[in-house]
Amino acid sequence: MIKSYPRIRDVAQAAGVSTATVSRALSCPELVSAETRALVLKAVEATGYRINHAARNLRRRRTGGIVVLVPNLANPFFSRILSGITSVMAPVGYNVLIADTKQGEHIRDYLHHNRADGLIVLDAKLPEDVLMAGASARYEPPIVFACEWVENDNRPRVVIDNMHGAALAVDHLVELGHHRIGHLMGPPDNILTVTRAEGFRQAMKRYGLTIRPDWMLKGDFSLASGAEAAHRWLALEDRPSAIFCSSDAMACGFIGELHKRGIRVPEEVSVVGFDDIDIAAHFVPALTTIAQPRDLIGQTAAKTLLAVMQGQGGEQLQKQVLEVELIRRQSTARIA
Amino acid sequence: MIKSYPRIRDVAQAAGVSTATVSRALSCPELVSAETRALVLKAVEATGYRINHAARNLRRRRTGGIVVLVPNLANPFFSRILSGITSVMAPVGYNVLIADTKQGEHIRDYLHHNRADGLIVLDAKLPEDVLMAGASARYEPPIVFACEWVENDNRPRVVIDNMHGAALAVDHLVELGHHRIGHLMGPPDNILTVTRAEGFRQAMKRYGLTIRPDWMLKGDFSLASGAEAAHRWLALEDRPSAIFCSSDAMACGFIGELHKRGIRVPEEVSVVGFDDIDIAAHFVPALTTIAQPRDLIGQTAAKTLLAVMQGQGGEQLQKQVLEVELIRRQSTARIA
DNA sequence: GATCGCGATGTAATCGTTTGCAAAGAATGA
DNA sequence: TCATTCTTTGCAAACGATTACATCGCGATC
Repeated sequence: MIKSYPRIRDVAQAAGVSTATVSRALSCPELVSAETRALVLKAVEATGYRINHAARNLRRRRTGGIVVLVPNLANPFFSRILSGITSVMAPVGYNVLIADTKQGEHIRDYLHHNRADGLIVLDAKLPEDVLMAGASARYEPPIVFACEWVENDNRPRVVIDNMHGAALAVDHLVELGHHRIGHLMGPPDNILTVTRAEGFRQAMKRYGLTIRPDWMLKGDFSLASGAEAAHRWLALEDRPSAIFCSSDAMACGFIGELHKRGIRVPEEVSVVGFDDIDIAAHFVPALTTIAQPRDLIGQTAAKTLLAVMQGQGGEQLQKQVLEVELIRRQSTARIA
Repeated sequence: MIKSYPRIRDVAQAAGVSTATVSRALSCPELVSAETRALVLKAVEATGYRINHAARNLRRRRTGGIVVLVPNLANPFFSRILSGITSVMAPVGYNVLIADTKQGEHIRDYLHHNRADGLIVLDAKLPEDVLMAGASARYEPPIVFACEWVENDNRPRVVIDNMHGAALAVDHLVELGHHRIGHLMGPPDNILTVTRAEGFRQAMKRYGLTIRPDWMLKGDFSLASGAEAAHRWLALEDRPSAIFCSSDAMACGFIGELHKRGIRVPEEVSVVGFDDIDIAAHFVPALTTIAQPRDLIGQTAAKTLLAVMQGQGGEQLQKQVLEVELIRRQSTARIA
């Protein structure tokens, strides 16, 4: 903190060239002659020079970082996506800042291009902030939505086919002979909840199956809400033989609670999850689920953001829909 | 990106004062008169001014951010700690950057105070980098270790009492009548593995129980390694009646795999985990485990780093040991 | 009435880099 | 041989804030 470190000027002096040459040798090597470049590199080595990012960013009028807005950092679903994002951003020299929207941060602060060069938004539940009505929208950095999105918004998004995912779940259950199928949903105002529920309804309709309102259970994607839903399931007089959960976390919470009450899965009820989080394959019973390519989502969102930041606002970037897949495991079984 | 946004000069002009006054009004309000302050604030509002962090950081010779080195971002154990860190850092205006050491980043880059004002290291497996032999160590920013640490290193650390945690696990199993107890360990070069295994051995010795080498199973903290260990457990001719796992993830993987092979927990083998990750309470069976205060670890590490960055290198900050707790659930049972 | 101290404000240098512009050679072509 | 182009390099002006220092009133003190 105290000691002064070598600056570009020191390197220039050591190499016997100007600071401009050093700068060029480091950031656009093709602009300087091979020998000069070697000289500079040697001087960098000798002095132990490290670039000062604050100075560079100031001069370049950028921040050198992107911000990822996540609804809940403590949720393992997101950590994998973050991992995918950093794997793309770090190599090209961008810092990745994370902001947990649940911690009630001053999210508006990040929506300014002298704060971040770009944003990846994993929480579409910030309409008034994100849409930025009024003057300050002019200063908004590029935004890419991942997983979630805002309806009637034409900014790029990297999502999965949620309707299709729900359909896969229903297909699978019907194939196993189930007719009485329930759905454990996420928070009502969430776009994923809405889309998956709609996919569920359409698929049920396609098979001519009844959609019973009392079998549409409410949750919020969390483990705890899954456990709570189990109580409501237990209280039903007439129970479905299978349930499609809108998240793996809820599925685990649901199964865990049923187990405590002596109900066995899949013998007494089949359960399908959504996400394929790491624990799913190791849960008891191993969870049948709809797999999302979480790493790929993160990577794709990051690449898309990079493209947009470089001004390539190509249309093919607008709405990228990634594939989901049904993973058959032990939490579903042929109806007795 | 293109449009120029209001600078401090614009605010000064709008308020009819100098830039120095604006700066002071915003960062040390007590230095300007109340009326001037009001004037400035109004001008800020009117112009929509947002501070440029790059410029401020350059001038203040700092970066405005701290870096958290995590061994594996995809591991949910860490996301909760990150969450604790950001909850402390964000309100005081620090950015939190995350670097996944498993992604083989140029970690050295972060060990320079023009890159980060401080570091929280969750992965002590970087000795040669972190210790920074030689010249560049002079430029190293303050470091605080959390969870893991480096032996014979006197930098501050925020850890838990791992030996005691292991002892609690053994106490609990012995209390339930177990004498034949195994231990599923983490990666061999990890300080947590070493400490917990040592705690396990000491506790066993205290009860006069035999420590059988073939019951000391190797793992790496991951779900997959837990599942793999289950195979080795199954292959044993003489099996322990209980096993203490060095992480919840391994415990889940272990139980999940045993379940697939038709072995029941806790009827046929009792399992104790470590960490108390969120899923533990909802696993089947709910996991008996040693709980770590993950949020608190993150918060404490962050506060400690702040203190060190402000030059308060008090001795009471050197080694903070937080409490662990045994959580009794359903994966352990009295021996038949 | 002169001096001092203090609070409030302004002036201007500074943080460390990048980059537009210009100049100096070197190379090319007529 | 001279004009023209191209490469390579240096000079110096930004980028937008903070802050040491100077200034200016103004009331208090002797």
